[in-house]
Amino acid sequence: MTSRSQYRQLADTLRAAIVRGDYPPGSQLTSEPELAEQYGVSRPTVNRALAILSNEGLVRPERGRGTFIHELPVMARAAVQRYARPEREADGQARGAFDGEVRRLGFEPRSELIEVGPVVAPGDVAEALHLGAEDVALIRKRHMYASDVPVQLATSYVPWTIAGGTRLTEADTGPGGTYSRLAELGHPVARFTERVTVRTPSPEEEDFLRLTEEQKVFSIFHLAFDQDGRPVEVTVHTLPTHQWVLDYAWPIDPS
Amino acid sequence: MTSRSQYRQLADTLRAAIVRGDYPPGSQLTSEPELAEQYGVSRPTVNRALAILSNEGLVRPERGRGTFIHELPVMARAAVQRYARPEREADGQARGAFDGEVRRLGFEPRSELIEVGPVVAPGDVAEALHLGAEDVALIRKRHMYASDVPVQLATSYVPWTIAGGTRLTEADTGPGGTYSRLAELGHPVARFTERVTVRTPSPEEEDFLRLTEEQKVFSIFHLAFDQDGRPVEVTVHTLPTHQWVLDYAWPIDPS
DNA sequence: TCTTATTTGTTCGTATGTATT
DNA sequence: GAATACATACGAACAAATAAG
Repeated sequence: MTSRSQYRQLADTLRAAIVRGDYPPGSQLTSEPELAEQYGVSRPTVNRALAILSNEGLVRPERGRGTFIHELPVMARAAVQRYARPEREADGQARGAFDGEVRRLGFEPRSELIEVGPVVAPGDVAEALHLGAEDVALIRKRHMYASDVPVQLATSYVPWTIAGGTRLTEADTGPGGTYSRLAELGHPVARFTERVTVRTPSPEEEDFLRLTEEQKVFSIFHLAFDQDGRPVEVTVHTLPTHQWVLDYAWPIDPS
Repeated sequence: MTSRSQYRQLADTLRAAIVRGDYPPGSQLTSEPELAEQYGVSRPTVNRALAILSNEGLVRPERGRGTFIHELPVMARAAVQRYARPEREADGQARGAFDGEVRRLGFEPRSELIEVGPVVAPGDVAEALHLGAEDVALIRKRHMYASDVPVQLATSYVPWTIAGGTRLTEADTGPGGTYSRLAELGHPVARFTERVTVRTPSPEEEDFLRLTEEQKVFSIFHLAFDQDGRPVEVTVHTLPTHQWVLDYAWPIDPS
């Protein structure tokens, strides 16, 4: 192919160099003007090549500073195991599942509770939880980090008729987390569904996850049903696609 | 807010117009030179704006012809139900699951068997199926369409020690498809795992799915285990992220 | 605090290439 | 072959963010 564009060729070259390890993770890439001269192309062409690598999550350009090699490897989210009881109760905290996922890779997990309290849930959440236009839900919004790098955003909703006045409205939900409290409240969770989509991040997600508008995120709409088949909890997870893989497992004919 | 770039603003404007329905699905968008004049920007800026919408899967630029509004809505892949027996045996064909997914939206499903026969499986497949470097697997590679629009690529592998000399090596695997044959061969499937990743398409996938290099695809690594816990089948699905959502469902503590 | 140099982000005008009609 | 349409590239310039003095 004579006609692979220059910016793609340059992107390929630089990608190979990064993967090969010529630039260690976290280090600074050669500046755009220098690359332009080295490879005999114009600066906009270099910029376009770097935009590709940026969208792939391989580098992080920062205006005024330079372009840096992204450091975090890919993490795996095990959708099924993470909701099993042993995993949740591992260290007496609700964040057991995320902790394991991150620690397994040698990083230090951290969660911040950003918001907790009664709210009117967004349309799709309200619909899933069978909430009317007036009904209120408990929101629990968390920011999650791996070694201080933001990696995930999770927002949970529980109908206020269930959660109101319980420990679910407190910062620390106690051993086993939300699902253990729901069980104590007469709503033991029996079944989950998840819907996975890929989309561009919202401005808020861009900001927290340090993404550009061209990068993509997984949006996971997680719904829990109790033994009576009543939907009792929704969590919306947002994860950069270049940072995560999703694992699922199930028996045939689960019925 | 003074500084949202022109190409992003234009992309926002055009996206809104398309979503609003100003341009019907399949219709041709105003040409780049005309848009440049209408909005008082240069042609490269228009081109950059359209690149965004192209990556989002909203439009399809075709060199020499024009830019067209993409027509297919989003399809849902129900990972759990699609492997349940009733779904598979619905019309006596192995492609029952995909058929249902597509027909449900009012489109006409079609599958083409591209390749079938013994091959040396790729590394990750061989590892999952516990195949040695010399071992051979049956490959079944399909192209899938919805109303003649390519929407999915699926490649299955079964160890040749299981599949060799059976109906699995024929074009038509018979009622109930691969899993029914595996059951008859003494390998009834008991459990599935799937690993979902998002990546840029390979050149072959670009070509078949009509994608650009910047667009993204789901890559689903699907693995089936028989009752003895032996891995008996791998299917790698490739789906454009803008065309599909993935649904999962499972009971708590599936043991 | 102010200034200046450096670095990335964006835009234009212009030109050329390639594919389609 | 000619006209049209999208794809790519260059050089120049300015904007915005950062760092260093």
